[in-house]
Amino acid sequence: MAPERTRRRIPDATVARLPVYLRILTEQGDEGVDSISSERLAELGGVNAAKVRKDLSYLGSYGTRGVGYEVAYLVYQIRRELGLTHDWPVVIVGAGNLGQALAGYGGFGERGFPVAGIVDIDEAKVGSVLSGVRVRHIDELPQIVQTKRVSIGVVATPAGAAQDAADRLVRAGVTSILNFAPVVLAVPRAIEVRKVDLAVELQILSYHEQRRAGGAIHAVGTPRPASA
Amino acid sequence: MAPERTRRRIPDATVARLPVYLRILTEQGDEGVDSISSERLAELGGVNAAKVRKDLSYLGSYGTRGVGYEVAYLVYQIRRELGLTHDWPVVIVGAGNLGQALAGYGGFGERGFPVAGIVDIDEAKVGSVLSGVRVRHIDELPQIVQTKRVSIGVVATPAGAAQDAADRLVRAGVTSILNFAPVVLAVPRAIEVRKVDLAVELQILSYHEQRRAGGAIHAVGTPRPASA
DNA sequence: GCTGCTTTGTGAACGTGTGCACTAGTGCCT
DNA sequence: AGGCACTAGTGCACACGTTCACAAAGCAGC
Repeated sequence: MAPERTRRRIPDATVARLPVYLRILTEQGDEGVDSISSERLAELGGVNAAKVRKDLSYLGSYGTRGVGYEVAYLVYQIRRELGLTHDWPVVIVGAGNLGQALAGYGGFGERGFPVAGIVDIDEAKVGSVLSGVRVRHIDELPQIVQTKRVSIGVVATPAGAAQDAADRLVRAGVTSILNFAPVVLAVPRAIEVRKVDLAVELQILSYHEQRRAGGAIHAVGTPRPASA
Repeated sequence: MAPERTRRRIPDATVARLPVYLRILTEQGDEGVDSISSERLAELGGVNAAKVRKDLSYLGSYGTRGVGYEVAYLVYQIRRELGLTHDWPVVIVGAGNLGQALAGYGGFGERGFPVAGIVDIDEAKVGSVLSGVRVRHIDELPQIVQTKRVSIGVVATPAGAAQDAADRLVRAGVTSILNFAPVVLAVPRAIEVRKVDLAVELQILSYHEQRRAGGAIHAVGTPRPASA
């Protein structure tokens, strides 16, 4: 018989929130909560209750009117939708500050993303061990990706090396990339890239701070275009 | 005379892209490029040219038709709008893996966000020096915030300690928070919070990987709600 | 069983963001 | 001086996301 067809496409905004619901539900489950209403879930997630219901409705009708959602069941459904029914090993490129922190950050493995390997181009760094993972040379990337069946790569190199890192990841067979370098990566259309730029986040906060402080306080000294 | 009024509110989506333009423009400026078209800027930023023009138009009419934008001038205007005409010292709470990496990540200081201090609640970590910054005890937070005029705090603690860290930051006088802990922080309305959750990013990638792999391949074994 | 309370699921209105396509300046070349 | 090529700025239509408000559905108590 036909397995459930890949359901209606889920809006990006919803996909981005599902992990949050999942975390809250898991926590609640651990605390012995069996059932939860959209309102409570919304409160814990810092969002609107209607949004929670709409988001969850994209997965199917897994709630019970008058009661709420069964925590364990909902956890299962979200995990399934997100593809978290099995682990996704990741490989980290770049064993600098950030790469080391990521490798050492237990949160990845715990949440289903074990670090299959960490590589660097710098021979000096190869061989050192970070929180149980030995740094290998970047030339071993294809082998790691193949043998460990890695489909997600993390770029944690300096900006200048990021594109090369991405190219190598793609060549090695990775199909998704999480990019921490402050550059726009050029990759084949089929590759999914997400970018996390810490400085950008701070700059957005700066904008709000500046705005709060009263906007453009001093137009004084504004250089004009050095026209001709 | 009246300084320029705080101009029309800039859409969030635009604010989030301005730092990207800024980085590209700065790079181009360093490479000796004087003038740049919206098309070229769009290409380098991986976005649509019309979007670039619309985004920049929120700052004012700083381009020249038929020519493009003067790089240096545009850099200045974006910096001003984002409040980057002066540095914003930040204080990091949590000297674990991530906190250490952030403190050691030169990119912050370079881009106008020098690390004014890093604190931890663990006496054992206090006193050690990370990339030039000495770890201090969290009780010194108010003093650091006051003397260094810090308005941005970074939460880099484990999930369990994050709310306490946020509370302390707010009490110390910080008005913006960048949160790396996987929890929804409760803070007064006036406080601006941005969240970066590495695991969420991976889960979003996982969703796409799973979808690529053919969606719900096995409805087999799906547990049903353990009703009564 | 019926009534009333609760909570989901969703249609519809609204708001925000995106991208096209056109207008209006600007510089350059003849 | 006039025309051409180019590119910023923007009105408009569309797509996407959010929120409200209500009907449908289930449970509990009588």
